[in-house]
Amino acid sequence: MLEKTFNSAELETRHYEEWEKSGAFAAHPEKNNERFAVMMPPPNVTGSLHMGHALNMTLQDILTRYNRMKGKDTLWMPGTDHAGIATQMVVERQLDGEGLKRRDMGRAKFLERVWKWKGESGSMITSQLRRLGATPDWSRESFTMDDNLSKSVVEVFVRLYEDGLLYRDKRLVNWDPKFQTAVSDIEVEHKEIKGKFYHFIYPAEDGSFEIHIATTRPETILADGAVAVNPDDERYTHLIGKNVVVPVINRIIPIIADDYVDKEFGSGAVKITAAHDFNDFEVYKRHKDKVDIPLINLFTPDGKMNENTPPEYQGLDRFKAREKVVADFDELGYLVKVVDHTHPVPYGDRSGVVIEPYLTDQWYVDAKKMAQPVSKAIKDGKTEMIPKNWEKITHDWIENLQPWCVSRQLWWGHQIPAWYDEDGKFYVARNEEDAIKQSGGKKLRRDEDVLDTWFSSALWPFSTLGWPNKTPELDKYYPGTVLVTGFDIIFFWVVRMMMMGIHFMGEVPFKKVYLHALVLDSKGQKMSKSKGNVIDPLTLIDKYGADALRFTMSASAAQGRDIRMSEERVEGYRNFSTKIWNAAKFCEMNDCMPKEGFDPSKVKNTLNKWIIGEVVNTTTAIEKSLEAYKFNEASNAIYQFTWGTFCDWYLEFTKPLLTEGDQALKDEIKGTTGWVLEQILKLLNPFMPYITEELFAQIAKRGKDERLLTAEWPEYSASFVQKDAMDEIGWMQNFISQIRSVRSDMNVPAAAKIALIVQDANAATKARIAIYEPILKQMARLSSIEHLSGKAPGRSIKTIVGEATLILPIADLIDLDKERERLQKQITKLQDDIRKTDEKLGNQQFVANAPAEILEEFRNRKTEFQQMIDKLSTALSQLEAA
RNA sequence: GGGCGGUUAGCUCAGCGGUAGAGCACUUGCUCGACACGCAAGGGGUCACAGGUUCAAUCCCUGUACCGCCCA
Repeated sequence: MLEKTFNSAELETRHYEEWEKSGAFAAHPEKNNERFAVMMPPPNVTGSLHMGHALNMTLQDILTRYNRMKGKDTLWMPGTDHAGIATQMVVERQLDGEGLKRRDMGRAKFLERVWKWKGESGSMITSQLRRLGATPDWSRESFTMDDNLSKSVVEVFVRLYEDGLLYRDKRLVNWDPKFQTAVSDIEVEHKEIKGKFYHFIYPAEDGSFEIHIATTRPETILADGAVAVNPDDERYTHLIGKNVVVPVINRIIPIIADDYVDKEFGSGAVKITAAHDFNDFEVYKRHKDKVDIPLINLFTPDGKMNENTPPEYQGLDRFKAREKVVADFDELGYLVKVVDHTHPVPYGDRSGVVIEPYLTDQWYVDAKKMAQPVSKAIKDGKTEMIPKNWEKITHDWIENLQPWCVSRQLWWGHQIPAWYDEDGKFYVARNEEDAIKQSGGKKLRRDEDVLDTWFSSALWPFSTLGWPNKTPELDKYYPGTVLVTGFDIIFFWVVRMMMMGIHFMGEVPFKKVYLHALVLDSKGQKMSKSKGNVIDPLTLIDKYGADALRFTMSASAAQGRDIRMSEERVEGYRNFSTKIWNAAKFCEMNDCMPKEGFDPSKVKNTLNKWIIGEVVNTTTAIEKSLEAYKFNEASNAIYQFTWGTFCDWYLEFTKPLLTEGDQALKDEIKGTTGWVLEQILKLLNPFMPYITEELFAQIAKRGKDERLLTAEWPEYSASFVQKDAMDEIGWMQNFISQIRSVRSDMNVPAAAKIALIVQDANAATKARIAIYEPILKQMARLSSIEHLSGKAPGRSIKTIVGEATLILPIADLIDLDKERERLQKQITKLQDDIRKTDEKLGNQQFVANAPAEILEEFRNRKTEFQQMIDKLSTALSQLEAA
């Protein structure tokens, strides 16, 4: 016997352990059946599960379970990434607490520490994924710094270098002064900041004029190398080629002409600080052959003023230096004004500090070139993005791609396979031995830097399958069926995987990309620790069960819109699990269990035909929705069927028949109910795996190792949907609803059983009433049903179902005024409807142009409305006469 | 400044050329032997605004306003 309520916590751990032990998660490259391959976006190895993961993993698990049930060979490839900056930051913070510094420890010791931390915390996220019920092939779990994956990284680096797609270059990078490393341009967030615009005077070298410039970053003045004006700006044309003096440092710099300068903006003259501004660097490159513009680096790696600044500035923090420059200019009389100015400021997305453009040597991937085939692959439909609007966004982004800076001044990650000799010449090689050979036997020093974490993640679709070796896995599971990920990492990850995949595998890494939205808090804000609005998925699992959380994620995953997470929603779906549990308990109590040998095609009773038809319709809806990645629609379909159709109607229909009906009918109902219940468990299993697995085990004797996890997804014959049955039961639902509605409107006590008189019923309706009398009586709370012969009682309540009028002769209960009002309201509403249809039908254009079936529909509608009005008017006049 | 998305019931959101839907909240009534994490009945919407296309527009087009996000 089922327990009174279900205990999600106990049942979840038990089932998960059994599932995992069963080996059903494993992929079988040796088998010939159709494959379903998904690469899990690897979470940060030392991270913990957040709502974004919960959504992402739930959707993947739904697809995986669904396809597994469909009999496909599923590979859901799990793993974690080493998250260079994030992980190094955590460990450095730990060291901080112990008063230790990474540089004092040395690289080897430090890395030992990080590995130790990885060992301690690395299994947390994967055990949390297990709690969610995720069923990837854990036996293949990978980590981006595993030996074989690291080997892929080296191989890719070397080959890209050999192909001329990876190179070393001195350019401005986005420098993060907190982490003291370069970051790529997409790791920089531009925020609108209310800052100041400082206007300064630069006097002419010969004192004959002065020029005004404005800047938001006065500290960079110390590295100014020129002043630029627009060549068409008549105010300045005569000054081009002359020199001005930068006050405070007294550097003499030229005035140059460049189109980049906007005449209308500020004073029309712009200071050029080539080593600290991306636009200025471009100006420098255009002019460097004609004019000598110095490239001066002002900052130390941690954002303080360096030896290239006047002694009184050296060691000063960059923001303190800003104040000092302004003060110094002011003192010398060269400060014109300071005005409020809102402008974009770049911040490191992980460090949160202001990023500085910084001139350094770094390794770059020619992303623009590598991304061209990506654009083409998307245009050709080799990879389809869902929803489609992301395709255009991706194309636009690829159009404007900059070289991808892949080196990071970190220790945790894949050390760059490049070696330098004493002259600074470098050798890219698969190992030190090769590098030495290339150098002709010189003494070499390895590049200290590591690669961007996304560099190794970009290889994930093939590095995890054994590349560069040729493996059966690579053969079978590349390209993947679908990638499921958040739209926020299209540029970080999706495009880069496609770049690498196309280049090294000659084929896109996945045929489809489903991009889901972000999970926000209930007010629509991004969740963040600093805002304190983070909802922890594990807390929700503890409180409501993993099934409820999963169903919430799935039901909320409408394409193209962010998800506002609220606990009430999860609670609602917990209620849904309870509902299912109780329905199953009811079935058990009434011996409505799955019966061996039950054949839905042999069912005779209309009620049973109807519910079986509804099962088929629901299944079709789920399949269609899942195949279109409309998780919300799939979830709604099974929710509506289970609660709205099966529990609210079918089970209620069968109650009177189970006590009063004949034995053959009882048996058929029991068989059908058990069968439907089992279908529900199967259909719902991908969404709510725990409770369905538990009920599946409890409601029938199962074979050893027989589980929903590996059950077959149901397939039905379309002939199960029978229109006659659907119509007949639809009629009955309407019949019952009408009476219930009238009773409620007229305040008939819920417990009161009342008589029903049916007027004008045709033969078919009479037959139906006869068949369903026990059900109608119980569900509409009727004491008797009789057909009218003779005059209808005046003091009664009437309602219309089809051609028939239902009369409730409850003289003592009736409030005449209220009933009059009710009838009049319905008539008015119908008259309004008729007026609208008349307007349509009276329109010559409409009659001439609308399709015949629409016209037909409107005419039928009008007839129906008119019949209803006639009947209701009769009822009303009888009431008046009474 | 450029691009994208949103604006539908009190709230969160589906729908998307042919009589406006769900969940929650709300109101009313219910210990009819699965379930109060429940049952039944209900109230509530000129589908942001202004034009246009169409026999027909919440849905398509144009513009406006406001709100998000991305890019510069």
